[in-house]
Amino acid sequence: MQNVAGKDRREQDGVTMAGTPKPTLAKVAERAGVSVASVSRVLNGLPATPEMTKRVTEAAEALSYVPDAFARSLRAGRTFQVALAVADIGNPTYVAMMRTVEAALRPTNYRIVLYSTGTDTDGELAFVESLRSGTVDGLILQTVRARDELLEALAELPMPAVVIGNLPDGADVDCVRTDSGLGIGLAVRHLADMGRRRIALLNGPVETAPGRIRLQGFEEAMRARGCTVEPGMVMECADFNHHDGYLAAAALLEEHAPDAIVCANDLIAMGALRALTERGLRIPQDVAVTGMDDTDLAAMCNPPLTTVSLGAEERAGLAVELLRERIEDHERPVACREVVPSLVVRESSRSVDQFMDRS
Amino acid sequence: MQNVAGKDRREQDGVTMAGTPKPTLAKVAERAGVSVASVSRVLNGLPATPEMTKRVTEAAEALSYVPDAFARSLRAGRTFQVALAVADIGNPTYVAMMRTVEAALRPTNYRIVLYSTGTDTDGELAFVESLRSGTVDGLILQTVRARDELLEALAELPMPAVVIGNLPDGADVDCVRTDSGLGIGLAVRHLADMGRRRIALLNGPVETAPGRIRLQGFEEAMRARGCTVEPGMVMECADFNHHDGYLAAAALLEEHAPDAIVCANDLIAMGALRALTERGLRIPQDVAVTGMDDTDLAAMCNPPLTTVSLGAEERAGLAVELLRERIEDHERPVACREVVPSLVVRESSRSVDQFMDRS
DNA sequence: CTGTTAGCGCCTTCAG
DNA sequence: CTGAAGGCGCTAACAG
Repeated sequence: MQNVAGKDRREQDGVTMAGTPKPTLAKVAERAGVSVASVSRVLNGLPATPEMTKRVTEAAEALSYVPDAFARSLRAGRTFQVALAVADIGNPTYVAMMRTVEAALRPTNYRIVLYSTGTDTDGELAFVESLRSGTVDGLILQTVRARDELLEALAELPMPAVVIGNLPDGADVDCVRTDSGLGIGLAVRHLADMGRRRIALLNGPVETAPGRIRLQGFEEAMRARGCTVEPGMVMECADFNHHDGYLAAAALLEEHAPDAIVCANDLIAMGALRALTERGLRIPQDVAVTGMDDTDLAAMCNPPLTTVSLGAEERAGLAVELLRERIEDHERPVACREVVPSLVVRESSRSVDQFMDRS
Repeated sequence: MQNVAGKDRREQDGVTMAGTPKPTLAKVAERAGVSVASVSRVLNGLPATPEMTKRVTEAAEALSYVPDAFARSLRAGRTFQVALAVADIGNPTYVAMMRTVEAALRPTNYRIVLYSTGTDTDGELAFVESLRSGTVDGLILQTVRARDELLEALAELPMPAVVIGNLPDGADVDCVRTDSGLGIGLAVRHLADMGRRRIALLNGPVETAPGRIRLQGFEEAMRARGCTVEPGMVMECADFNHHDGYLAAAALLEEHAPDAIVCANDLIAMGALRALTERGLRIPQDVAVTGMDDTDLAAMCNPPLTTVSLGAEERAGLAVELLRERIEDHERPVACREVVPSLVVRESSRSVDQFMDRS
C-alpha cells in the first residue's frame, strides 16, 4: 500500500520534454548573481532595490522560471489542493455539483483532486483514509450513507471536511443537506392538485438512505392528501438509473393503470417516459410523470420533465463556502446548511386543462 | 500571480481536526527508539530484523502514522498526480471520458487533478502553463482547437502530455483522435439506405473544428450518395447544446419538410426530437433523427436515439495508456492512435418497414 | 543490518 | 536591503 515510492526515478527528471533543465531558485540566483533569498523575496513581491528587482526578474524571465509547487507546499504546509469526492462521477446530479465546485474554486487557484468513491461504502472510507497523507487542504465529500466509521475517519483527518448529504444527528462535521422526502411531498401535492388520484411511486433501492427517505416522504404525503397507497403501486428499481426505471415502469404498467407516476430521480423518470410512450400512453394526458433532482436532462426530455429541484448547485456552492470558511478558521464551530426542495413544473405534468389552453 | 505563498500559515497546521499532532517519521523513530532511516526502510519493505520490524510497525501503528505525500513527492521527483483537462466538465461526452480516465487510473493510485479549460482557447493555454509548477507527472488534455501556441506550451512542459483531439500534422505530441466527418458520413449513408432523401443537417458552430469537419463530412457523404444538399436544410446552432438544437430544429421545420435530420451531437438531437414531437411529427415514421457521440443520453431519449459513436471511452482509455507508456519511457517516439466512428442504430431511425415488423 | 548525513526546492528567521 | 543558514518530511547514499 505504501511502497509507491519513486524507486525507478528516471534520469530525465527535471528536464522539460524538450530537454531544457528545469530551472530552480538557485539557478536563477546564480544567473542574477544574487542570493537565493533575494530571488525568493523579489518573486514574492517583498521590498527590494529597483536594481535587484530588475536583475532577478530578468534572470527569472530568461530561464522562464516557475516555482515548484510541491516544494512550496512542503514548506508552507498548504497544498492548494481540495479533494472533491462523489459516489459516481457520471451521475448528472454529481456532475452538476462538480461543475459548481470547479467554477467556485477556479478564481482561487485551488486545484481540484477528483475521486469517485463508488457505491460501496468501503470506497468512501478508503478514500478518506488515503487523505491522511496530506495531499489536500480540505475535502468536500458527497455521501449517500454516512456511517459512524466514516465520521470517525473524517475526525482523524488533519484537514477540514464538508459533507454533502444527510448525517446522523450530532455529527461533528460541517454539512450541507436537503430533505428529499419533503421534495417527494411537493411532487405528490402538485399531482393531487392537478386532479390525479392513482399516483404510483418508482423508487430506488430502499436500503439506501435516499430510497428510504423518499418512500417515507411519499407515504406521508399521500396520507396527508387522503390518497391511498395501493399495494403494487410502489415499485423499487434495482438502481437509480434509466434502465432500471424503464423496467420498473414496464412492470408497473403491466398490472396497474396509474394516472401519475412519481419517480425517485430524473433518470428513473426518463425510463418511465419511454415505457409509457411505447405503450401508446400520452404524457401528461393519460399519465403525468415527475422526476427529482432537476438535472440538465429534465429540460431536455421528451416531453420536458416536471421535477423536484434539490438544489444540487446550491448545495455544492454552500459546501465550497463552508470549506473555505473553515480553512480560514479551523476553530469555527460546526455548521450545517439546509437547502429546501422546490418544484419545477414542465410539460410532463401539466393538467389536461392547461394542456388544452395551449393549443 | 505567484504571491500565493503561505504567509498566513496557521498555528494549527500539523494537527488533526481532533487536536492530535500529525505524526512524522521522526516521531515514530523516537517512539520506537530507532533512527528515522530504519523507520523509512521498514515502512518501505526493505530488509530489517524481525525485532526492528516489530518495533517500528508498532510505533507507526500506535501513532497511526501516514507518510506525507508532498514530502515524498519532493524527494522522489514524482507527484503521483495526473492532470485531466476538458473543455466542459458538464458535457456528457467529456463526462464519459473523465469517468474512463478515473476508472483506469484508480488501481494505480494516481490522483486526478481536474481542470475545466472553458471554451475560450486562452483557458487552455493558461492551464497548460500553470502546470509548469510541476504539480503533476503527466497530462491528458482534451482540446477542440489546438493552436500552435498550445503545442509550444506543451513542449515546454517538464512532464509528458497526451492530447485528445485533432492536431495539426506533424505536431510533436502524443494524441488520440477520431474523424467525426467520417462519422457523419455513416449517419447519412444509413439514412439514405433507409430510403430517406430529404436529409437535413443540424450542425454546431462552423467556426469550431468539429463544426467545420462535420459540415464537410455531411456534404461529401450527400454528394457520394447522389443527394442534393438543399440550401436551408443545413442549419447552424449557436452552440452544441439541447436548447440551440431545439431552436434550430424549430426554424428548420418552419420552412422545410425533411424526412431525416442528422445532428452534430446528441444534445442537438434531443432538441430536435422535442421540436418534432411538438409539431406532431412522428419519429421515425415522419422524420428520422440521428445524433453523434453515443452519450448515455442517447439510449435514454424518447424515442431512443440512433447515433454515431466516436468512442469517447475508448479514446480516453487510449489516452491513459499512451500517457502511462510515456511516463515510463520519456524517450518513446511520438504516438497517435485513431478511433474509427461506428453507427449505433436505435428507434429514432428505423425504417418504417422495420417499424411495422415490430408491432 | 542500522545509524548518520545530505539534500529534493523553497521560504524565513537571523545577522550583516 | 541583502546574504547565509536552518528546516519542512522524506529517502538514498554512505559509514559503522
